[in-house]
Amino acid sequence: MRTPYHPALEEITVEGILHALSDPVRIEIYANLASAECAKNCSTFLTIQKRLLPKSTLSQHFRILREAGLIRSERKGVELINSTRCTELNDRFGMMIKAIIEAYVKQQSNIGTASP
Amino acid sequence: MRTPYHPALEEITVEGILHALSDPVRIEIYANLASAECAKNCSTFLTIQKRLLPKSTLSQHFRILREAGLIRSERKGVELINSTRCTELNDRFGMMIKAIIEAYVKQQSNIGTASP
DNA sequence: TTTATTTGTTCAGGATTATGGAACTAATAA
DNA sequence: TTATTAGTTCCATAATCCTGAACAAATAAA
Repeated sequence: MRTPYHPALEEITVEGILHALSDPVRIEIYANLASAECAKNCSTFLTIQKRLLPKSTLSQHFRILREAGLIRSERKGVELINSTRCTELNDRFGMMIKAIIEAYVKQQSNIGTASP
Repeated sequence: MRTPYHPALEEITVEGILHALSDPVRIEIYANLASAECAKNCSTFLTIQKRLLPKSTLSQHFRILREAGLIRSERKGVELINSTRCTELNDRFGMMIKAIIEAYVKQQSNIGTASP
């Protein structure tokens, strides 16, 4: 298990990011990661454990997030420590990612709140 | 050829929008539509003509944009007039779509500008 | 050291989705 | 009518996605 591939900032594209976040599982993972980082002073992690999905599936989802440039995965013992690359990304993509996650969080908080 | 289906605002999701815009052809179409509207005082169109892709493919792309809630298509004679639903969408999704298109336009303007 | 456990990746298949040519529909023009 | 123009639908192929099974790598236990 070698260090996984991370694209350079110049290789990251808007389309790649949108594709990565267009999956319900992946945007949920990314939003959790982002909020965990906010809560924990920017050093955070999230492993594949406590899984509701098969681990091969989750492994693929993490790989797609990583190859889209959204997260960084570093090995620590047997685990992978995942964190967002939001600082770099905000530099390149402005408000985009923040706006996406805000809209997503708002949408999720409104579930079940619809009028009858 | 009946009036195509347009989802209600409540049916539109962040994931659906991201999926629709994660395709290079579709984000290009949407960005063109949005900029045409800006240039033309908010009444605009874009047909499938002058196509670089097969029309069946483009028809599918327009359908996906429409069903994601991003555009509205109205029949005028033999043509479809397409426009963005940005006013409604900004209400619901805040800066998200604007930020995506800004990042995309910036990215496209930087193509070929990379250092050697 | 071995052996077991834990974490994650890779592979292979079946399922799903995307692409685009051909045939079709609908509105207008000749 | 008959043509022309604009899009849609259908279908076969291609590409992608999902996941169980087998695998690899690091640690813990014997």
